[in-house]
Amino acid sequence: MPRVTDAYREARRDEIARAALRRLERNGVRDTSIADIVEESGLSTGAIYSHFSNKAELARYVAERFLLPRVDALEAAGRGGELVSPREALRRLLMVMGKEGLSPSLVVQFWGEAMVDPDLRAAMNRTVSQLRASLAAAVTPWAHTRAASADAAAALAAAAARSIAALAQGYIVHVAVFGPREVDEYIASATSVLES
Amino acid sequence: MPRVTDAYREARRDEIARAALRRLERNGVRDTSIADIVEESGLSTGAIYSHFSNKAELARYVAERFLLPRVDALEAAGRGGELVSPREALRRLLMVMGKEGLSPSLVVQFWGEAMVDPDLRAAMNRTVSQLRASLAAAVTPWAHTRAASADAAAALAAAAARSIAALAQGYIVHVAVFGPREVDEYIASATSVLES
DNA sequence: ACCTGAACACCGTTCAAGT
DNA sequence: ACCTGAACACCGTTCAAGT
Repeated sequence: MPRVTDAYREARRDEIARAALRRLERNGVRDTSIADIVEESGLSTGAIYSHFSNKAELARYVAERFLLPRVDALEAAGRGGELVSPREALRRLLMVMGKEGLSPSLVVQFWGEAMVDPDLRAAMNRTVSQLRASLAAAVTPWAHTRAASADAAAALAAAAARSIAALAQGYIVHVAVFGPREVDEYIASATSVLES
Repeated sequence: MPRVTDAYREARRDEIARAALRRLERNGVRDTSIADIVEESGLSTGAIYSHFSNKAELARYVAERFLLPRVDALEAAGRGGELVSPREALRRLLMVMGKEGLSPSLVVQFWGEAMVDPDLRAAMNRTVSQLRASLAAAVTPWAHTRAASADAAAALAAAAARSIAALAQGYIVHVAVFGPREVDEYIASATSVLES
């Protein structure tokens, strides 16, 4: 298949996904129908089904394409040798999630969907794996100050990345369910519980 | 209305809710239809609609009735004067959630639903308020060892309860998305991130 | 008052027919 | 190859009719 066609296909998929995302952000997963996406995109039902095999695959595409916050700056800091502690990495991740990535409400809805959609679950796990890799890179210089060998440092960075992602996940649900909350205040209060 | 009728109605609602819960635990919220609940309960469509005004109200009833883990033992420990630290209260809460209450998967699905269903959201917030009150009671003796006045102790206990509930929420999503994880290991690794 | 189950409006998906 | 939109199976909900 010629290159232009591939590029065209991808552009079309993206166009549909962006139309879907606008409706999803406004009305949520349950209350966004294919008819809504048809209306929002200006295409026909069949056009959408010629680019995605069903609603679940479209949702998965949206999740993969737009869910991950851009943590490039965070990762660059780590690779540049800056000493970023896990706590500081968590703080920066929560800050960047507030500015980029999907709304916490939609993320929680996608998690709910993932509970009954193995493919979506797999897609979200891949996304989180990428995030963990970025976080591990970010805290690696810090890990070297705490570990004797390079192997031990890598293991420590990976474990820290896993927990940072878990705590970030907790923050997202908390904000989605109870409304906005200051990042620093949240971290401080979680710390005081765990240190008690 | 005579007492027996009220009791009968409530028993019927409970019967329907339990049938619904069995299907929900098996197939999830999205894939449990009214027809499934009709089949599971042995009643008719109309019978269900004569006890719940719609599927959302039934879901809300299930959430209110079965979502909250029984934290009585935890609360009793606090009221009995036992010194339970916030960290220990979190540990006990996570342990009891693993044994009682709904599956993490279903809880996450309900949170997702709550994002587009204000009434369900309100019901879940009420449930969490009760949980927080229990947690605050549990850590009150501890709070008194850390605060100068009774008022300061109450405020400290309330703040701790809020954060314990938030961290528990984080644990639930984490387990739902990535599978079972040891409570103590989770707490230890979250602690090491926040202390770094 | 509670219950039945056929009927209705709407949803996701398919597919013969067009370009 | 991509697209159209009417048709189909299924879903949540209603309601005339039964007890």
